[in-house]
Amino acid sequence: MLSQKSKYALRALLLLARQPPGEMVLVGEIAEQQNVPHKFLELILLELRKQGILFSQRGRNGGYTLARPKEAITFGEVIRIMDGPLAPLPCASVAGYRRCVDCQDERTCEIRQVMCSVRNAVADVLDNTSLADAIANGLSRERTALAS
Amino acid sequence: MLSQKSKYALRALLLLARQPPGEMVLVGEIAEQQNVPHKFLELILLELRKQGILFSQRGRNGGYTLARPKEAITFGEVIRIMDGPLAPLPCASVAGYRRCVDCQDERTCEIRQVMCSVRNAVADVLDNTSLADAIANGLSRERTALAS
DNA sequence: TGCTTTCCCTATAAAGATAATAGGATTATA
DNA sequence: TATAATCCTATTATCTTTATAGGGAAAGCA
Ligand code: FES
Ligand code: FES
Repeated sequence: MLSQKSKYALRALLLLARQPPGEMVLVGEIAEQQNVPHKFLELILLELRKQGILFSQRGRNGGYTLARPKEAITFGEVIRIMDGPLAPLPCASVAGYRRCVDCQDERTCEIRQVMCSVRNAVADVLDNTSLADAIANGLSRERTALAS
Repeated sequence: MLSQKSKYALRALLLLARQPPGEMVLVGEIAEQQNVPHKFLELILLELRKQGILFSQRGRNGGYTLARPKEAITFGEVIRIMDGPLAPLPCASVAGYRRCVDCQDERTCEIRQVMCSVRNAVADVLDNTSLADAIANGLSRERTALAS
């Protein structure tokens, strides 16, 4: 389940992606336009900046802007920052792998095998969808073909 | 994220799927073999029975057994019973659709469009993987082909 | 230099979901 | 009738998510 935090983050990023490149936008403006609690959004944007998704400037004429072109920021990257690994189970995660303490043998665990498939399917969508793709009304051509 | 409840449910079902058809197994046996809290597992199996996945018998010689052939029980069905809709957002769910109160226009919402793709990708894996598929070492042939 | 605006940072509270426990009621069998 | 099992409801404990609060630090401007 996508957290509210991820949803807010994506909404903010999509708004920024629709601005002319380099244009600074205030937290307050984003919060108001997207109906997100101001202080909560601050935390979110701060984290995105620390992870290299956003660039910020303080003081007058300050604000936030994308640190990279909107084609180079994927949903997968954003959601991983906000919510952690995409995989439904830690043992099925590539980036955030953690052993299952209560499973007897990981190599033969059927649940893990299925969840690895799920994680791959999810990552295939989210890592191949950039902010630009989503704004250009969605789904890049390859994936649309695959889904049908 | 898959809940512990779903994981326990799947472990129990896979154990039952490995028995000779019709063989009754006690909650206690499952709990012990799979290292699941007994009373917690009771709740889980009870719910699976109510949803038509399991058949049970009380009293001496009682226990649980699959209510259907293991080929006819999918991961998707089980996880929906335990955790609810597969979609990462209510607005992207087919079975459990709920409107997004804080999104301005659902039809143009880019987040929703992407999450619909995710939900389809996930459902495609989970609704096409039965207990039997998983035990037969995984992934049915069609999906393996698709994933590559 | 001081004033204002803005992001930056840490801590904590409020609410909700998940995980687990408890205790007994009911049913089937021997 | 005794026993062994599922069935059912309620409650607690723990963790996660969501949000709020209050000030600190930098950038710009007069
Ligand atoms: S090894 Fe992770 S679910 Fe079995
Ligand atoms: S409509 Fe559900 S996320 Fe926008």
